[in-house]
Amino acid sequence: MTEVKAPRRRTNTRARLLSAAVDVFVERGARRVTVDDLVSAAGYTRGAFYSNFGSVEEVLLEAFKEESERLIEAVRTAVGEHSDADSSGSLISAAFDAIRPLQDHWFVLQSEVVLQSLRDPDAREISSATFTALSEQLVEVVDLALDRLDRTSTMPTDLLAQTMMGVFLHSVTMRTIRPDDPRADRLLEDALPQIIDGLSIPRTSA
Amino acid sequence: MTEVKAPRRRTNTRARLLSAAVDVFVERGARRVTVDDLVSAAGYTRGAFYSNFGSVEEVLLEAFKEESERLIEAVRTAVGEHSDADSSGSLISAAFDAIRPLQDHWFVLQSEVVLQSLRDPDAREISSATFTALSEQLVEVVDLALDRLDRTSTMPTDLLAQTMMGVFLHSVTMRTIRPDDPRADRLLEDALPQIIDGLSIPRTSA
DNA sequence: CGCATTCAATACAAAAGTGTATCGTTGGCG
DNA sequence: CGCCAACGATACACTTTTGTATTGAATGCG
Repeated sequence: MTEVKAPRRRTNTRARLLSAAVDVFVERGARRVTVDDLVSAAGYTRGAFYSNFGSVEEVLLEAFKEESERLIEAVRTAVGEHSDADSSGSLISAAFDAIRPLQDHWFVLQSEVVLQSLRDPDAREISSATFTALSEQLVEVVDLALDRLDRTSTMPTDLLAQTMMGVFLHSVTMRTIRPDDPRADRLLEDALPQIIDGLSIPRTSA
Repeated sequence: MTEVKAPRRRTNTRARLLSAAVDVFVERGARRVTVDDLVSAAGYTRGAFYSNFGSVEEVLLEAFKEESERLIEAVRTAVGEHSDADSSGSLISAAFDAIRPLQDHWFVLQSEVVLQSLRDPDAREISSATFTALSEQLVEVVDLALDRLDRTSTMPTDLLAQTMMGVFLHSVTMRTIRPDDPRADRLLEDALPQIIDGLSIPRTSA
């Protein structure tokens, strides 16, 4: 996309900084992350940071963009490759199994980015693009999933997609607060399939 | 509750600090809020702060607790007093109208608290109590709402309540990122009534 | 093969924030 | 009415973090 400039660069410092940044943001709850935290996690010193980025915020927004792309890609392939696509539950389980390794990281970055965007118009502009791309691709995936289930949504697909996203986010939130509360999992495993069944109808019976 | 100690105190410094703190957290996106920010917003100096609180975190958790109580109370009275309780849409609209003035503040505090709890076990313990109380009261309100609608949930009420909470949260998130995107509102006004209708059945027809 | 340029390390000056120590003031209570 | 304990203001020492300036090293290119 915007990677027109990536000239020689000893190895790929920028990429390694970004990759390490994700972990740092998660570990520290994405608050009070300093430049030193980022560079020492990646094995560099502050000089490397300032020759690649302008601020910690910039790294956060970039890291969120990358993680979002990774997340949606995981969902897409999980839905696309799932063979036993008879029940909503089975397909949803497969999808959420696929993103489980990514979801906590993504959730933290997402939360921080939203908060950041709340008071910084520049951040909002940048993150808005990421969120828009994510929404659009999510709609595509939901469409694909409905295809495979032979069902049709009774509301616009984008609303169904957003509904699922909301339930998913709240489930991760609950697990963050109370890791032992089983409701977080039941929300995904029990409630979500019911929601989809309730908001869509079989195609073949039409 | 835990307000056993509130001896003489010139006026009620603690309360005024807390009240001002909510606005400060929201304005600054609840990041990088300093002690000076808090006291100057409330018209005090740092001395007043440290004789009432131990840290900014403590204020955040306390403020979130208060705002949560305010929020659930607003929903409860809105659902309880709503007279024209025939359709899901009408009742839901009334409920969300009631919390509209509170939702943005509450959302910011909630997000920050979740993030805080992610890496600070003490914070998690405290916020966990607030979230538990909120969940329980929300279930009561949803039960009340179903009563008034003469419907019965097809899944455990607590799951329905969490589902609604997730959709609500995601709607606020979307409005934060893209204030002009109409989907945030459609999620509440269109999708949510459909979800409820899809996940509950009329009582009288049983 | 050497040159020019870019990248990353290091050192540093400045800013911002924290927590504490001290002191004057206030208001409840005998 | 006066005492004293709690309250809040002020000042300060200390820590953390930032951004920049400078320097040494490595790499693509002629």
